[in-house]
Amino acid sequence: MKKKITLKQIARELDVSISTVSKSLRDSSEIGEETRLKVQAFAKFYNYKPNNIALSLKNRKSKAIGIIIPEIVHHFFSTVINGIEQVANEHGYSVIICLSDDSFDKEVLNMEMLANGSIDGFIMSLSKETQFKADFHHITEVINQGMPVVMFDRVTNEILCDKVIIDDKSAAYEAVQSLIDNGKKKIALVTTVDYVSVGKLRTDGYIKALLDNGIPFDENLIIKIENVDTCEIIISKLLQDKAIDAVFAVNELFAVTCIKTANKMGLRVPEDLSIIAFTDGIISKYSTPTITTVSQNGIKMGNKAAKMLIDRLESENEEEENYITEVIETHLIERESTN
Amino acid sequence: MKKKITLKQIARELDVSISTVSKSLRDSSEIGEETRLKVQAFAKFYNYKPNNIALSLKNRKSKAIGIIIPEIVHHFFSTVINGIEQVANEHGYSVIICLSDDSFDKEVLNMEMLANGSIDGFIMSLSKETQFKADFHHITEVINQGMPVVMFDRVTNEILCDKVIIDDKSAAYEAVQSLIDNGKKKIALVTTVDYVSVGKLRTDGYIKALLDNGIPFDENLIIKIENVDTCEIIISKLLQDKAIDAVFAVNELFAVTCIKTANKMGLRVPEDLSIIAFTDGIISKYSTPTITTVSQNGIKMGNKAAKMLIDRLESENEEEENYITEVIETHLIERESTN
DNA sequence: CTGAAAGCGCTTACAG
DNA sequence: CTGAAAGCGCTTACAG
Repeated sequence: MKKKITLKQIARELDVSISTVSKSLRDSSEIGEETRLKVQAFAKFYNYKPNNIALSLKNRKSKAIGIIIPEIVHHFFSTVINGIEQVANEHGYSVIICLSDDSFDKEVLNMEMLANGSIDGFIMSLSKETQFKADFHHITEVINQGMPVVMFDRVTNEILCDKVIIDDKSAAYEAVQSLIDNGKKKIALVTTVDYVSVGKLRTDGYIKALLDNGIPFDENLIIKIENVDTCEIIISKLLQDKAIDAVFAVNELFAVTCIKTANKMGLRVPEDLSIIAFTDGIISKYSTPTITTVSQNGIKMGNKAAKMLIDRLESENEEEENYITEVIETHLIERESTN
Repeated sequence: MKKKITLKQIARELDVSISTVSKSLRDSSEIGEETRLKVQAFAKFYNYKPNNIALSLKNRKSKAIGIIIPEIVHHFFSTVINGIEQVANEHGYSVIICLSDDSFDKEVLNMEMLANGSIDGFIMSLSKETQFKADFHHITEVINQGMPVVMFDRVTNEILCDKVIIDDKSAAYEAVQSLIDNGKKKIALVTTVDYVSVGKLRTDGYIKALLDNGIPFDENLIIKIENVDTCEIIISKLLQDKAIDAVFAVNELFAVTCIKTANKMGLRVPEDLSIIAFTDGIISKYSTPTITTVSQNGIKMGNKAAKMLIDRLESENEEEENYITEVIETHLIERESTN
């Protein structure tokens, strides 16, 4: 067991001062070559690595990014993390991930913990409960302390900060339009409860597409699901209406449940029922039939969010507050669930 | 913009010493009640929170756990992270996640970075490349520095440390046995290349089950896949042999690809072909047919790994090196792909 | 009851 | 060319 070596120990061994060791290792020209090389050789031999914590304290920055997301087992969020990691690592930042578990309290706790010196800035997506309560004081507070925050996907207008989103409304619009273009007359919507920001926006896009095409919009064709596990009954009730020829779902879990339910009821996808879902998930690629999706491109969102945060962290003029909202383009990936 | 307040500032405002402030906030009985309450009130008002970095440096521990995993978009790993998070948070630990991307170099880099003070201990699963090279010096080094490591899932016998695994061999054995019990005569195996430890073990279990049941073991029924994206051709070649009546796959991606390929070839699952997969993933639950799996119970693995690490971190007698390997039980979840 | 001092591991402006 | 000192934000043994 050989503990990590410190500057102090090197200094003692070599009988020089700590300052001399520090400067030598940072290749300072202040130090004579002989001393410098001697110190460097010694440090290398003992595999000296500076202590990050001491550096953080000294520099008052940690070169770490905090990520707060609702859940990690959702493929979309994993994808975003991947995107963030890529860019962060390129720029010498590490990444600390905390899960809010869609709970307001955990979100607040995690943010407070990370904000106390552990990280230089946040990338986050709001928990459901936070969106429901519409209480964002913890975020305001962090921003007021001068710590930059980038929000993605589940964002809110009530906070001024950089954001990375997709245009949920127009992406939904296009998806529904494509169904209409394919001759679908009666399109149902399977969405979340309204307080989930992206669910609401996608609903708006759905409605607008219908109206723009002169299709009467029917409340009964919209179902708002709170809990994925119990949605099968609601969906099967919806599909009783045999005239429904397409379903637009705001995520792939809803979509695949529609397919399964439809199959059980003797409906074939896509012959009797076309289905499109929002997602960047993996189920769509492997379900039978595979599902046509509006791709959210989580990698790109993550890349962009990390880039925005790091830019802000490393910009000189910290005070300029020209926050921007980056909109990542989406596109329809046509698979077997539509015809 | 009001920056975070420090002990020093409180001391100055209140015209007392930093020590007095510190002690007051920690409810030290050394301090007079009046002063103590005054300081506490002031601190509360200004929302004082101690700086984690300073505490880490002072205490020489960070109360953070480092997780190094190959990939985050695999449902199994996300599940394990979830399990780790739960226990870690309960014990006041935060979690830092780094991805090795199945690359040896990234694994080494990430470990070195985290080992320099950022975390108190590691929980990790080896990257493919690390298993292939069988180079574990970075892990040995960390352990030698006195930093505990817990490995899970993809582990190695060459490192002595705590481990959390499932009994891959016997779980595979049981799965294959259940196929045999259901009258299957010709069971194929779709596995990974051998250097992936769990792939190898599952292969061993498969072979043993066959032999124990007096079924001749046939090399041609085993395919070892390096890359999921290109496995369809290999699988379809395997399934040409119409006598094959069951497939045992070491992960769900292989399994679902088998189903799709079989369907294209006019084979029905489970009527013509039974399929069982190792996984804790989500595809199995939503594919058509749903897939019978050997559940890996990632949550439980994560829970256990975190518990073992924290126990070691907080045990007094640091030197005892009675490393243990915890074996998490698995069980077969019967779904539609078997009969 | 309060505070000065030392220390965690490092950097850097300044003195010599 | 080298080193002592101050400082990042905190804690705590010790002095008064």
